[in-house]
Amino acid sequence: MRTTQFPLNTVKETPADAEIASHQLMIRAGFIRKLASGLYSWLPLGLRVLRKVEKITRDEMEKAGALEVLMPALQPAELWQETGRWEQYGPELARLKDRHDRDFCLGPTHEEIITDLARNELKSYKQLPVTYYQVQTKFRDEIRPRFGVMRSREFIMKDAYSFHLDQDSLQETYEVMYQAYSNIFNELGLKFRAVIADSGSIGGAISHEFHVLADSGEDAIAFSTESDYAANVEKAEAVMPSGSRAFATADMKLIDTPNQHSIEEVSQFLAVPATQCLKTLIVKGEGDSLVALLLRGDHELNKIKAEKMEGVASPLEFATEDDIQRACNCKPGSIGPIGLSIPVIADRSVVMMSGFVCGANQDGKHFQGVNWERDLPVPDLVADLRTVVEGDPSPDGQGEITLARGIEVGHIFQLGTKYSASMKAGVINEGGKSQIMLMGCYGIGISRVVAAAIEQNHDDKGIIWPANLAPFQVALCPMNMHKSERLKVATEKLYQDLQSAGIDVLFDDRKVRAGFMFSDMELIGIPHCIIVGDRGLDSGTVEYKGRTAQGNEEIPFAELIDFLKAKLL
RNA sequence: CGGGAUGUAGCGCAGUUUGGUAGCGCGCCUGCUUUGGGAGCAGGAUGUCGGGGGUUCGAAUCCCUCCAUCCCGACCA
Repeated sequence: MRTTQFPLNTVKETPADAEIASHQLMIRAGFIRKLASGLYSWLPLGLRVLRKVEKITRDEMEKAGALEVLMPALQPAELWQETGRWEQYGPELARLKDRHDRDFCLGPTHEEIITDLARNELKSYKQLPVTYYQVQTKFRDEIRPRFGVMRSREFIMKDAYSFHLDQDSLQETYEVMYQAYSNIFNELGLKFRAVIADSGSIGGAISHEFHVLADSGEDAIAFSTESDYAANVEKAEAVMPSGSRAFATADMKLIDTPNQHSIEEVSQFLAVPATQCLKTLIVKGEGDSLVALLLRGDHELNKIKAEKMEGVASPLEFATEDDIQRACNCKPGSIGPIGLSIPVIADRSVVMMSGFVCGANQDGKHFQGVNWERDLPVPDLVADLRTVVEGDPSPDGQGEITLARGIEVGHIFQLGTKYSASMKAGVINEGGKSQIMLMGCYGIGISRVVAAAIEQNHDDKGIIWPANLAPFQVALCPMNMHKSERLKVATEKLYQDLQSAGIDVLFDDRKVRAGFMFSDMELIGIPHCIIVGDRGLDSGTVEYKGRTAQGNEEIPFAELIDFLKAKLL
């Protein structure tokens, strides 16, 4: 391809409304343009990359035995009503009416549609297991679209759905898909981790997320320093601390803590570390009830863990100041477990505390030197309520937790019968009876992968594409070609030769200065650059520069093709 | 939806406090000179100052209202 026929549309200035590197670079490099909030057009250069992600994904899906289908983006409400998600999904579901006033939505995902398809097409256990996939546009009317195509309202997703007679079969396909996903992200050339995940609103029990590792990622991931354990911090278990509680060393006393509300304030005021302070949070329970949650002062409540506790409202909701006044006789900031009459759930690490500080349920007062059993009973309910922190023991018993940030680009779930049961998707089993199928579902955010790849691979000059994602493999940059007829002839020939050798080359035949050319090629992230000039023609060489290399290498003209082929392996 | 901010040429911004005929840089077009790291000179085109309403002799500027966009929270591939 020639730049005179494939305009680059690069811009020098960083767009004002782009916050993160990938968004800025995708606009500057001319990959995408915004139409409206969360809606982007892909320019020719960007689309080439998007298609590469699609192709790698498709190839691995085919290898894994999945069958490609294509389902409508516009979906009738009836199917969503069958599973109850028409009501559950909230305003993120883009709903609309057709001319006959019938309800439809723009599909944010396709469980309902594929389950409908499967219940009509799959009749016998002999057709199982089967996995369908598609690459398709999804719509989610996000409350706050941001970061360009990282979180947009319309995006491209590869979604796959598998159908099974039993759990063993589901487990087997799940493992095949897990491996296929690992292959895809390896093939894409990205640093990634598969992590244990919460299955969220899609449902099901077992679930893994695939994260591209990048400091700017929106998700935190907990790793073990010594094993393969990796989990989303939402899900990572904070295990019971080992050892035993220290003995009491002092009497409990009531002390004045005027205007000291937060743990930070109280700990500073009393010169006691936050680890010696008890945090008491009041949340809504079932119905009108309230529940107290106890945490060590330096720990943070994990909302996902908390709302799964019996008796706690889901979604989690904090008590109002009035509720607290009613239950504790004080304002937030002085709450404590002593004398509290509502149910109490303690985090595991709380029961190991001794001689601690907690609110006294009187405004402006705290207890100091509090000890379990002596001053108050150990709560009946002890559970994992907190978010893990760096240094916690790994839940698998090997090593410690360390935290990293990631961008979620893939998610696989074992759905079980969540959709097939409500939609009565069954097949005839060996015994001649109808049996509800088990399902798995597997998604990759194709357009997000493009942004995530940039987020992970860029420098101050621009994008650094992994080999398999680059819009072109090689840039061919002649120096002042318009001034030298023999250079023009030589470069045109080289361009033909590279193409004949099957090398995907972008020939910059614009009449622009050297610096301009280099800057453009670096910005759009072409991995390999060939520079040809009159000087080199005299000595029979061209120059090669890798995208991240410091200097240039001189390559004899005759060896160039072999040299590049070796680089492109 | 709650909190914060912004809206002026294709892009990045000044001008708004204190009302008085629309500016700068980049980009774009033409010509000449340059040409190994986003060139220089000369000339040129481009604006319903986000929309509507109001105050005023006069509004980008003051007031009201609507809209859009971005950042922080809940959601997610």
